[in-house]
Amino acid sequence: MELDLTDIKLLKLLQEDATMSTKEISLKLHKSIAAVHERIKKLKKSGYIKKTVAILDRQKIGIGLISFSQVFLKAHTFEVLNEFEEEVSKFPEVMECYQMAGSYDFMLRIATKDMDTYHQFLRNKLAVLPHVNTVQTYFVLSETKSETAYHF
Amino acid sequence: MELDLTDIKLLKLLQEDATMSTKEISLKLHKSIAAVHERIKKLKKSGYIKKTVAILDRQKIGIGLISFSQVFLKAHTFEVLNEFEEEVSKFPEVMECYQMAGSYDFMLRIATKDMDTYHQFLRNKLAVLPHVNTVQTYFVLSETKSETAYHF
DNA sequence: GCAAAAAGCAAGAAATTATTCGGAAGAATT
DNA sequence: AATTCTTCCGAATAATTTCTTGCTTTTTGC
Repeated sequence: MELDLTDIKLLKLLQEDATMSTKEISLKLHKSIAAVHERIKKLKKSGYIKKTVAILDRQKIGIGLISFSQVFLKAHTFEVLNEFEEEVSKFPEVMECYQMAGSYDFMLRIATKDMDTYHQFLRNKLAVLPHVNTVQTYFVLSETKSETAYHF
Repeated sequence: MELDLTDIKLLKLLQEDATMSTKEISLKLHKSIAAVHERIKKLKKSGYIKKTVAILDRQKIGIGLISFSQVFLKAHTFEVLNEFEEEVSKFPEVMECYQMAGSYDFMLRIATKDMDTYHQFLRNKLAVLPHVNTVQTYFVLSETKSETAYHF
């Protein structure tokens, strides 16, 4: 499936605010309500729109600490990488997990209540995973920008 | 404003899927439609729900490269930090910007079409910002997990 | 170059959902 | 005990979504 200019505009709008009604969007895009509706349906079905979610204020819900952890593994075979990915993904504290090119193996973004909770997570969950060699953690002092919308 | 158990369940549901109708939610939470509606309204008004957005498939929309850049500044005065934050936040390629504790100053998550686009961004936009001393970039090979929902 | 097929769109009808309102029940405060 | 405050509910209605139909435009094959 190929996107035309209207699809792109539509995706960009929904990326910023998914609460807009089909009617509002139809006015902005100069299309009919039915046309917009069909396009959205198609974009969801074809996987361009993966999901629509509410973004919460993390401080307010008690997530006070964000940290980035660089994880080095002891080995780099297919099985080791796969097992680590599988296990680390199960932790609710791990918001993001990336395999990296360069000097370390994985980068994790970890969200916890506070430093103490992070400490428990590191000692009892992350560090005890098999194949983990070392973990280097950097803590976030302040969040300047945090976007979910891509510019394309 | 304090959250009760129903609020927390509600937020957790909306974090995973914000397309659910008030009726569906009311069935899951064993409350009336009106009660759920009022709670959502209140949670939005009080800022617990910051926004609701569509999450797109980044590969499909042509965002092929994610990278993390660690930025070191030349100075660390209030003005320098502020100016850097302000300028770097304007770049659409910068999805996230965090001031860090530890050995580097800022951590950026950068989304671009490909390596060439990243290169242009680095040379023409990021590296030429005033006060930037060095930039160290790590590229993402694969995305194992990417969540927007906090577990609280 | 023309006809058939396909895709896209607007308008309206039907189904569903969001929103508002009055009032009841319970908890907290005085 | 009275009062205020909050939360909740059901019902009414306002609005929106969703689907259908028919028309127009574009594409494809001959």
